[in-house]
Amino acid sequence: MILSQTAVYALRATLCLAGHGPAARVRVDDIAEQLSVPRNYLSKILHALARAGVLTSSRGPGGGFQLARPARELMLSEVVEQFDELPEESGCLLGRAVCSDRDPCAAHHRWKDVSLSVKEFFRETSIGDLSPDGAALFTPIEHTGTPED
Amino acid sequence: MILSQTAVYALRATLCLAGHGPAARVRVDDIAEQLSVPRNYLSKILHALARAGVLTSSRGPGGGFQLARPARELMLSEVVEQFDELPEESGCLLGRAVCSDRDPCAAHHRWKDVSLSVKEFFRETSIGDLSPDGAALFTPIEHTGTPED
DNA sequence: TCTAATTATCATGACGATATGATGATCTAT
DNA sequence: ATAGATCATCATATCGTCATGATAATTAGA
Repeated sequence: MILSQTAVYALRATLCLAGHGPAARVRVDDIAEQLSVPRNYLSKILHALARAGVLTSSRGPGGGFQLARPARELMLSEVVEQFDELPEESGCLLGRAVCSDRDPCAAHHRWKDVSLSVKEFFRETSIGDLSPDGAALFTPIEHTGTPED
Repeated sequence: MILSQTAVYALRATLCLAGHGPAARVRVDDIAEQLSVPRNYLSKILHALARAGVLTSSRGPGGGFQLARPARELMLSEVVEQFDELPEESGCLLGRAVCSDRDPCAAHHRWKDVSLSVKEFFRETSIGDLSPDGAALFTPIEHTGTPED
């Protein structure tokens, strides 16, 4: 798998939040249940995303997590980079410390374009791009008072 | 990093063998030293490559490892797949068990092409393609009796 | 057959990623 | 202030990867 389990959880949780509408605030317990992900583990992940400015959190009754910005402005790279290292210029397929056009490893020239396309996928794709249907993103769903989902 | 440390060692060792000429037989100790890789660990890796038909091994004096086929016919995927799982059709970015055109995850359509380019890089690039200069690959170097390299 | 060379394999340990359970800190509503 | 809800954090457990050291098995050559 390209991404670590942790990064996958982070992506799915962020997508889950986006799916709840642009200003939805959702509790860790709800996200954990919807994603079938360990609660405390997810809590740590969401906290890291909040520190990174991807989400905001609020405690106490009515609290939870929400997107810090509109889904269309949140890039996958912002989520993933908190946990995994994306392929960088310096990220050599053969593990060399330095690997550049000037000082390339054996694989550098052939690998460069592929590596770049991976990096650009994460940099240029937004959470909004991946949300199941854009509709939910623009429909402010306010069911704060309906415990029966 | 895209590849595990083990897979990187495997690739570098195979490239190292290719660099010694088409029919070179090289000892684990020599490869380990040239690559600055733990000897016993490398031994296990090379053994796995031999089981997989990428290399052949022979024990005793004069023994060592050599490429099972010409470098141009050994694909990177053959080496890497023994240790890492390459992105498959079933390999979902979001970790879903099934993820296809019919039953796609949120990222499937946008991720597909990128994933495919990664897979094809490993499937369509040979060890020979990456050998520093093709010259060595076509120059039958027979220095079986010259211990001084 | 004996010895040295060399790969094959086993037992073990260090470490990080993943995960669980318990407790602390903070917020809202009363 | 108090209580309950909710996120924050800590201590710990588990597992796989990476790595080391010791020993076994096999082979070539004297």
